[in-house]
Amino acid sequence: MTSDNLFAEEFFSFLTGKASTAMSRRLQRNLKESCVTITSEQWSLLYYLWNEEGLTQQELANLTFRDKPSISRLINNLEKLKLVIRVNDKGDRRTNLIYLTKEGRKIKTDCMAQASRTITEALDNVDRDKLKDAQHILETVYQNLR
Amino acid sequence: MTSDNLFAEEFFSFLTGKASTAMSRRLQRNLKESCVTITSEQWSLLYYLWNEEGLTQQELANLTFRDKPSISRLINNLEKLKLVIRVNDKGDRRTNLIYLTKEGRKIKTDCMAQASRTITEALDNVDRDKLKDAQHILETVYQNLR
DNA sequence: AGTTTTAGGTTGCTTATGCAATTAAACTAA
DNA sequence: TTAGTTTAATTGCATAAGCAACCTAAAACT
Repeated sequence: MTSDNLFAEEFFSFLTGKASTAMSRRLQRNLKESCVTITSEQWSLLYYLWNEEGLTQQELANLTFRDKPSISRLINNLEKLKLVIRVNDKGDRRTNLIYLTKEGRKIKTDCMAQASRTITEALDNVDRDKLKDAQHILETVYQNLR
Repeated sequence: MTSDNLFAEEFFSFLTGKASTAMSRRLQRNLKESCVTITSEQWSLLYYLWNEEGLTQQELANLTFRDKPSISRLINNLEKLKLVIRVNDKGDRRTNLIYLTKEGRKIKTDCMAQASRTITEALDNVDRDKLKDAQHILETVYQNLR
């Protein structure tokens, strides 16, 4: 019984990640509505690049908790969309430094606005103090498992 | 400033779902270690079927917050693995009722043990009362957006 | 009954994921 | 300097996801 409750109530909601799936989908929908045709996964890379350009693919992998092949292919698609470019590092020719294009920088404002809207929609009726605790727990779980 | 902190601290950890990604990966790793070769997504369908057989694909879609095509293909793969079977409903020939095979029922014990282990690993150092609040928040976010 | 609408599933297309194996550059050590 | 190891990135393979379009069976309307 305890075991079953444990699954049903404590584990399953986390495992399935329904909340974060719902957030991703809503973000993507909001972006589309504002005519920015990127996926939420692409958004998550751009998010870090808007903060700091010239990151390596390995750094992006660590930041977003994806493996290197995933980043490699995400960058491929972002390059196709002309939003970023790979610049081979002169100092260490194994690494690519990822920079935003003019277009990549330009869409930041729109994207952040839609992200902000998504937050507002998501956090309706959510207690802000408890939210902090929740984030802390998610961070602990992540640290426990990564 | 408030806006940026909002992203960095409140939103981003939710959006990326790093905790749930980490849990899924660990579950899959644990399952593999116990020689059960299913994915965490397949696990999430089986989880409901272990509780109640004869669900329709639409019901599974609602329960797991996936769309119909996703369920259709997950069932395809579970059928290939001989873990479930589709049974066309005599009463309503549009619907398939999904049942476990003997093998599908057999692996329940192992799978639940590995899920239990994954929980234990995930929730190390997590305050149980705050965990309840966190789940409640995730549920609210989900309800806000679905 | 006959037509329209709704509901359950499947297929096509594109994107994203993880793991394993590979290439090529850089570092370490003999 | 060369042999062996580590590191960054890519490629191959299989699974999974969402959206849109489709098909067929059931239900609802007239």
